[in-house]
Amino acid sequence: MYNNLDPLLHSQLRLAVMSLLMPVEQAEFVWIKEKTMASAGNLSVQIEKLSKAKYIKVEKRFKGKYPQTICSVTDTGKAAFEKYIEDLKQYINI
Amino acid sequence: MYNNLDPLLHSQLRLAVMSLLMPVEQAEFVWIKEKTMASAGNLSVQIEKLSKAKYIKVEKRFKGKYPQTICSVTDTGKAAFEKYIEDLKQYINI
DNA sequence: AAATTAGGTTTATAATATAAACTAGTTTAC
DNA sequence: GTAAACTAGTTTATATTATAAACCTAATTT
Repeated sequence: MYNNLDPLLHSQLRLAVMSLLMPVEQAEFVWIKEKTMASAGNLSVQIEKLSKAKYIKVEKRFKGKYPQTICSVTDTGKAAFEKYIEDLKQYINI
Repeated sequence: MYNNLDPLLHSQLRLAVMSLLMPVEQAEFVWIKEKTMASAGNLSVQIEKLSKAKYIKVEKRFKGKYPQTICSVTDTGKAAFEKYIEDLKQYINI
């Protein structure tokens, strides 16, 4: 009973990021920022954490002359997200 | 999209406490401690927070010669818990 | 050419969770 | 009968985390 909730996912912003990335192939930093309404700084930190854990893959390109950061969820990330949901179900009965 | 998750409930231990209290009329501190496998100190702090927010009611008695702390969820707490679940659903699709 | 905007990162601070240490009393073993 | 260990917690200190403020580089606008 009450498995530990993956602390990397049990964070409002990181959970929102993963939630946004799950159904898409990839997404831009700016788009994630708009959707989550997070500050760029906060988002940058949280994306770095997800990236270090290999939950997401981060690619840096240029879109015209501007830098662009593209994120996508990895298989590890997908599995962790789904495990998190399963674990959560012990806490809230859905 | 992405409502803020009540920070009082978006905490593993406090969520577990609420989850335990939701279906019962009341519960002892010691029972909650066993079920959650939390340390007494941590549990004491989290119960105090839930209590200050009026999410739970805390009564102190004696059980024989030993002190006993009884907790129960309030209507405010029930509503907050249910709102939290609804908000969560935006993040994870269940 | 100065000010503003785009797209971020780094660093400092505020908030939170957790464990260690403590309180107050009780029971058990010597 | 007293020291050791246990019950049932609380308080305080520390570690972790989240968040925002400040910063950076380059591009664009006025």
